Amino acid sequence: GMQVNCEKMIGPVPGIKIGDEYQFKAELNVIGLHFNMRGGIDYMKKGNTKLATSIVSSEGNGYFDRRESDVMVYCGEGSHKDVKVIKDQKLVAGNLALANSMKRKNPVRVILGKERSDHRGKDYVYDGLYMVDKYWPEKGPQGNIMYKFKLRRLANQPCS
Amino acid sequence: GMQVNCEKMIGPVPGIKIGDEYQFKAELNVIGLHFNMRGGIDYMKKGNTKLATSIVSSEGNGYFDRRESDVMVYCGEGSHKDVKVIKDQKLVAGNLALANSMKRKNPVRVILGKERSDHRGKDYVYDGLYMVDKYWPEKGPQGNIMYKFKLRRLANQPCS
DNA sequence: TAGACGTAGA
DNA sequence: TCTACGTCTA
Repeated sequence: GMQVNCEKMIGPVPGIKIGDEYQFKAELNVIGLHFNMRGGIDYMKKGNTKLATSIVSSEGNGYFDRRESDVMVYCGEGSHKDVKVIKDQKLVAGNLALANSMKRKNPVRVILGKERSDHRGKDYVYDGLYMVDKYWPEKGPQGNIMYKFKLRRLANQPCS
Repeated sequence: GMQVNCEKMIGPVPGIKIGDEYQFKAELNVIGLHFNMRGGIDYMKKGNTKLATSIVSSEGNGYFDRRESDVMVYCGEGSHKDVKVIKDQKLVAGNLALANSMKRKNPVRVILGKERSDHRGKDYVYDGLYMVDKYWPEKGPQGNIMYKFKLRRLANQPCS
């Protein structure tokens, strides 16, 4: 049967394993992996602190995340596309949540979005839990400040 | 069980009745009522002719469709919102398809999008088949040409 | 590439 | 109101 999960949570989502694949951001929403229908970073509030729950690293959006084995450098959100004016990214919202997740040593779910070969939409694959190792601001190609987040994948996670 | 219909067709969709309600445009897509994920007018090609299959009349988009009992005046698509320059609408794409549906006397499915009371998204209600009675260009509030389509609902359609 | 009656959240 | 790693079609 189809799994439905409405509760936003940090850490693994019951029943979801590495390699599980989905067709739409909306599906990620339904199963509870990622509730942000459009944004790449999803987060929740614990008390007064924003903490990241999941990120989507999606191909073909003008971002340039890097991945090598179990390490990923993820570009922060803000001022990149569909935006009238390119501005410096700020440590707010999702970016702040990722920074807080580092401090709190909270894991973050990672979903990889792969553009389909026919260029009609993307496939989204759950890639497991990562820890945020560090983050830093950096000048991007357009000269504006972008936050980078270095994430490291946890070992020994269940696969499909 | 959940109905899934991938085939784009003119006229009624089997199993769908007036009053049936949906939460997302994406659902309209899955059940086969309206395949245009964002656009208000969906159409298909028969030979070399574009013919309308369905329209969504959605509240809160800056359009100003009018409805009185079984008659609706629907605003054509093009150059209304999220657009850099407001231009005259043209009799192409969905607008052309509606015009052709009038000439061919083909029915058009109508879905009404109602903004939810909490302003979180819309509910979409199937309102049955309509015929296109006439269309005309008209100057809109911003001074640009907009096409208007007068549609009339067919009598004696099955309700939920 | 741009345009389309999207959708959620800050 | 605007932003957000959307999704489809022309």
